[in-house]
Amino acid sequence: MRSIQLQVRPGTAAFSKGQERVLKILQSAQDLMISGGYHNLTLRKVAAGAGISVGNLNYYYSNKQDLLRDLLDTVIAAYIAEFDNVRQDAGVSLEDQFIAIVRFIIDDLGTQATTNFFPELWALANHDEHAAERMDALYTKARLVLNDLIASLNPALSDQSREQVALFISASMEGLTPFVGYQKPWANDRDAISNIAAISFLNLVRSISDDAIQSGKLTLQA
Amino acid sequence: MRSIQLQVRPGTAAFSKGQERVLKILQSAQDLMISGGYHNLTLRKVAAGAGISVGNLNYYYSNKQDLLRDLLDTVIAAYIAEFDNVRQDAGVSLEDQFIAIVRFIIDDLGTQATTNFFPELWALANHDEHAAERMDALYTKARLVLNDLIASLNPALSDQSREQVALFISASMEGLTPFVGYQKPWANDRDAISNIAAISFLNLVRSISDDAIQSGKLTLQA
DNA sequence: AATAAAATAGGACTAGCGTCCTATTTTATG
DNA sequence: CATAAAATAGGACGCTAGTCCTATTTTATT
Repeated sequence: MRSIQLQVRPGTAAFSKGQERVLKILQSAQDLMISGGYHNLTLRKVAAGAGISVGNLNYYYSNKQDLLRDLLDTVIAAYIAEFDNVRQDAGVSLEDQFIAIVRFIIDDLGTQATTNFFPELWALANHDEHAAERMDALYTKARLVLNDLIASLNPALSDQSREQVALFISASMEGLTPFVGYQKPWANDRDAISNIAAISFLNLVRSISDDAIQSGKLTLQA
Repeated sequence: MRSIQLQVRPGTAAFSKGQERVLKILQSAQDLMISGGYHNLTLRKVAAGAGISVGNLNYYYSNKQDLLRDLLDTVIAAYIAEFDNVRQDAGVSLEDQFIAIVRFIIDDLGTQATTNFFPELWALANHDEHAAERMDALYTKARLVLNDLIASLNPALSDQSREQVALFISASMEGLTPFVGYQKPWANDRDAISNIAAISFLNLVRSISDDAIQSGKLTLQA
């Protein structure tokens, strides 16, 4: 029943009881994924968390794979929606906008949800085609805003170079998750690391060139 | 029977049949982890992969958790051993040594084993204390060599700042795994990304200061 | 060669899993 | 209010998981 939700929203006339149920089911599944990882997510636990029976859960999702897909779609859609917000409440200068986004993302990966959900997603994407596809869609969207700002900050960069730089910056930030994330060893250093990231990325965007990326030669600043 | 292996090696007089068995078991477990993830790793598959019965597997590892721990210990020990090698066959200048390490690590995460194993490790570390502890030991070791080079390249940096910079660089590279890893969407751009990383990290190490990290202020280079 | 220890296979056991079916209750609709 | 549709609970099914036990074979030691 994947077609049920995401179309009609609560408060609408057409909103039936099943719509709420799906939200509760997905919330329960997400909670389990975050608290115990995918290998701890069972349909019986999802049903219990949503306050319904296994038989009823089966009425909404006839198999586990459908539920997993809907879960990934929902969670990822929420993150994508967040990016749209960040883009709006941006500061004045291009630099400020760029820094704001870097800080927003690194702050966000300090939440328990992000810290625990994304490694599961990365692991799933290694063995599940749909997970890989959704993950790609998420990060493609995340890089869009970076790409725009990089283009403005360094107009000389080719499309290819710009996208590679955006990928590097995005991936670098994601990589911080298992280290400065929620209750991780370096969680207390998150702000300092955020500063380092902001400084490093802005320097990179400003000074990088197509030639440097292609040749790999280091342009000394002496 | 965790105390069996890692002490006596093949070829030794005291090497018994069980020593080989443990190696085969761990190899089988590692293969399964890489090809299907942890949620696909079952004791029956491990036994089949090692060419033994489930009962016999149980003789070596009386429960699954012990096997998982031994697997993590073994794989991580192998990666730690690799770092020692990298440090030796280094180039001449400090810059060259630094760049060599960056390139080595990013190259390595293009292998199927690294691409698939590490996201599993990160996910496991979120819910398994022992996995978290081993992971910490691995990356602490990985940062040692970075720390040394950063100290030489930027002697003014405080111990704390230096370790934060090393963490940022290490985590940044790890973050590339789900993107430029084996058969990942940007695998073909790995060399270009490697160039960007090398340039960016070296610039960072050269130009960063304690004050910049603490204040978060961006030192413009104009 | 005799004997003790190590290694192995096979099966049994319970628990939990995903899935499916059916009967019943609740809700919406004419 | 009658009726159809949606929602729900409960249980059953087969399968697979991890674990455990026992008998047997292989290996090492004296």
